[in-house]
Amino acid sequence: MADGPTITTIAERAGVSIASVSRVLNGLPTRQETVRKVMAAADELGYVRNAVARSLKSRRTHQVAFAMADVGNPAYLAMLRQIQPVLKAAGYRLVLHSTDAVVADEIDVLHSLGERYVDGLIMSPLRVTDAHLQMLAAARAPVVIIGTVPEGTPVDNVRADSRTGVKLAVDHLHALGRRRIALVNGPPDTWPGASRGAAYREALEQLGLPYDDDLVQIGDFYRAQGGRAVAELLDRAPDVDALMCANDLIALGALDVLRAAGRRVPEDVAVVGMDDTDLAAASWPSLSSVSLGSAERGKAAAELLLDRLNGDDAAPRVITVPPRLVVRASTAGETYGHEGGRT
Amino acid sequence: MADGPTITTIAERAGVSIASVSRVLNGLPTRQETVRKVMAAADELGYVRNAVARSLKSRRTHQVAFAMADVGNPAYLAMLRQIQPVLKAAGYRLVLHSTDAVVADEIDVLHSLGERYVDGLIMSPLRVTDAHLQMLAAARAPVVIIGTVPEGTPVDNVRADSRTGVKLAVDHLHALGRRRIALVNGPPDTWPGASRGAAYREALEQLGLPYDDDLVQIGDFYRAQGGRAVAELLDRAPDVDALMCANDLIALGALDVLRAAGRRVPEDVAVVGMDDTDLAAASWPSLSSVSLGSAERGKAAAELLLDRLNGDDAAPRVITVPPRLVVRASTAGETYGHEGGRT
DNA sequence: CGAAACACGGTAAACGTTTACAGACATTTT
DNA sequence: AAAATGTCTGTAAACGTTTACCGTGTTTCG
Repeated sequence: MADGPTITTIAERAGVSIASVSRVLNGLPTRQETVRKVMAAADELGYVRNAVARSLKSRRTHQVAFAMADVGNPAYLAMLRQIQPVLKAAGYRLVLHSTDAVVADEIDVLHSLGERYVDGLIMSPLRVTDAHLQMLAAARAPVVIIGTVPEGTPVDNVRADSRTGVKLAVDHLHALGRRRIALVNGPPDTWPGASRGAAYREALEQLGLPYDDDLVQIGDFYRAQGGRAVAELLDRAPDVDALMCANDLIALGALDVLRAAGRRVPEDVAVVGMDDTDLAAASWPSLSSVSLGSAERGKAAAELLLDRLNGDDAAPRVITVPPRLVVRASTAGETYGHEGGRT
Repeated sequence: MADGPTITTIAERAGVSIASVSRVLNGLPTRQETVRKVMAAADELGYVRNAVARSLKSRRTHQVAFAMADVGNPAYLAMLRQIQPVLKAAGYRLVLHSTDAVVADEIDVLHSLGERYVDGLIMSPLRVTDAHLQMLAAARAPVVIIGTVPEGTPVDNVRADSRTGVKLAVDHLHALGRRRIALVNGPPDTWPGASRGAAYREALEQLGLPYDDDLVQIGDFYRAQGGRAVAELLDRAPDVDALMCANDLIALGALDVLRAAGRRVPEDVAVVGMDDTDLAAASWPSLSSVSLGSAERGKAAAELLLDRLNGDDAAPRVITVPPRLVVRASTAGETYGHEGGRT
């Protein structure tokens, strides 16, 4: 790990000035002979450009940060998987921040943009507070938010459409003849929780179904809690014939509990999840799920940010990615295999 | 996004020299009055230290890179999830590289250490080639490899123990009375593929079971291919009564195909996966799986690297993480729910 | 053949920090 | 009262690049 060669070392060895070395290395027009000498010296010394010095002078780090709550969450993971290759192709490295949905951590990340260790930031906050908005207004580098920010916030914004997503699912269940459609939601003080709750209510209304408090159960966004929530729900409203779950993990919990309670899926109770994660296809019965386009949102965010990094300074843009219902065995029933291993 | 304040700006405003500003900002002993003036100026200006300039001078970036084949792979994800918080707690940022298991990309990453944009690297290569070893020998920053490198390679090394892992699984299947135990493996030219193949053979031998070529099927490490492999296997060896799958995705494919073929799991065919990913618990029937301790390996690697960054220059270390068999419905049978929704 | 145009490469400043060194002043010691 | 000590702060160099500017030597043209 001895100190590596610098352009000064090369300059001495090649018998030219550091300016010439730099020019050659950057492909600026230079006499053939000089190019040859410099290249030879660089090769012999195993020279590699120092990215830090380069960044200092050029004011470009070729790094972009992505900040989300938790890599373990498949929705964020899907974003990450799209963001990474887009950035890589454009020559940017990816700095990953996991904030555990702690607001202070997110604010920290925004603040740290001032350190200028990245050229831009993609952030997917669970909820957007006033502190967020303040920091966003003063951000020292371009930011793209995956989520929803108020009109007038000076950042690009890639949105999911939970409302339509929930409607797709509820309409689907209704079309299957279900009339006692329950909602198993996450905390209503998160953005997803709130919007999905409202969308459920709206969807019922449009279908002319009554809204029944007994059919709404709140837990968190995880499997065990989801299961517990469904257990309570079954107690309170035993005639439920469909579950709209606010994410796939909750739905998985629901499947566990329904199975234990002897309810058949989908014959007795149809189940729809949300986010269309890998788990949905892996579960048994496989889970119908509403994709909110995490992957597409990640890709769109990365592309928006790249535009900004290339100097685009048009007004902030808003992109909304349409949801998609993926029908599988937990609502369709008649497709391959729901009879299980009993042929 | 106007040019932010620098220590020069602060120095002017506070009426002191930049050296004093730097000293105050770094908490070096300074007169109270000066501290006050500098702090006031810094606050008013909303000053944030420039990380790039800092790194250039101090030769420390406080960044660490993690390079693996694919974030989508749950095993790597488990590592990442452990690595991230350890680094964060130590004040390091995480730069993520996804190499798609392309050797040239991995070499690139090693080469790029010369750019000095990170202080160290954790890498989990699918296979270790001569090119890797050369680069490792000349690496310009501390490297920890998650995987297996030959004796004498000058890097720390965190290993899984596939051999014991496979043995655990095969022994388990044998103890359940299975005698026609097949292996569904990935490509034998990858390290996992090769070692799991060898370990399977060895485990059979120790149990006094014959090795039967018909019982070994090779695909890749993904679900669809895994399914296809199992279909072929069932054709060739219809009397198979247990499947040892080289990872969970293959095992999921196996479950699909077994179900379609009308074989009951685990009554007719027991199935064991490997890596113990989230999918194993989510599938139906839930999947017994051998954990190779991805999470533990990630954590160990991060800690090893931090030691190096703190100046530890002892001889290269090797840590081996023991595997663990997690028994679920796909081999245990009698536990909750394997009767499916038929109560 | 002298001037103008040009190609090339060297000198030096800049990016924003940290830090060795020395100077200025106040305080203590002899 | 002079010398010695100590505390604080300013000057300047350094980290490794990029790049504006200028000088030199060659070519081209009137």
